[in-house]
Amino acid sequence: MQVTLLTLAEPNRFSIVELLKMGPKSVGEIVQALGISQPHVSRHLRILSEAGMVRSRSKAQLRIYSLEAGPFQELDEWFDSFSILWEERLDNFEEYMLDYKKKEDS
Amino acid sequence: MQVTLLTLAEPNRFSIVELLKMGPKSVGEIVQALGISQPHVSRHLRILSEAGMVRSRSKAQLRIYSLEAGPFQELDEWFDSFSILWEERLDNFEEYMLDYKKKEDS
DNA sequence: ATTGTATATACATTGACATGTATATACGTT
DNA sequence: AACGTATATACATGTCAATGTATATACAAT
Repeated sequence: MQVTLLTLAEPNRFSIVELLKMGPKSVGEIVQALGISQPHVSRHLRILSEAGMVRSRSKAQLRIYSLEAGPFQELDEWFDSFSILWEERLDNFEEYMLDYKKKEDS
Repeated sequence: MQVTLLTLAEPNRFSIVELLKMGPKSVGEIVQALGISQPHVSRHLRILSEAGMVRSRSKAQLRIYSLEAGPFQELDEWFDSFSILWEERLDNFEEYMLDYKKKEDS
């Protein structure tokens, strides 16, 4: 999870991921779409690959990259667990002060 | 969104966030729970604060930090948009090859 | 075999950021 | 006012990772 976050935090890789969300793309297509140098795209793809976020398949000299579900699903679930934040009714600060008072009393 | 990811990518801040998910905490409580030096906790909290991910309220000398929903909700929605990855039936690679063939023909 | 196209790797340089440590500020208590 | 506790800031240092650039590999076509 840590690795996935770190990998996504880099803006170019974020862009690559958003592009691949549309569907698989070859390296050249990514280079053209994003205007990043080819070596850098390859390097970012390598990092994404090592993070398990993409896979590549060969078609002649082309390498077609596509997203892998796993890490995204994992983070999706993690962020879901924060939904208490915007669904919770009782203000957390009030709750904290209640606990605080309790400790003072004891 | 970029900022939120970058902020979360740092392991100590990730830990702080997980801790605050349990409820508001003072700086001292965070220091004790995570075993990070106080200046570093304060600094990480500052970064989290600037990212809009936490807010603090004062109780005497204490600063009580709590999570702010916004950025988490935003990322939750973003990751939701990837659910096509694990719900999609048609293999994306096949799809790509179909498009590829189409371009060759034209 | 030679050439062209597509992609990957290697390496040096730079910049950003986490960490360690010292110190400042804020507030309460006596 | 003086001291203790809680928290924030400042600054120097080291590390890691992104970038620029050159080059290597893989495959296809002629």
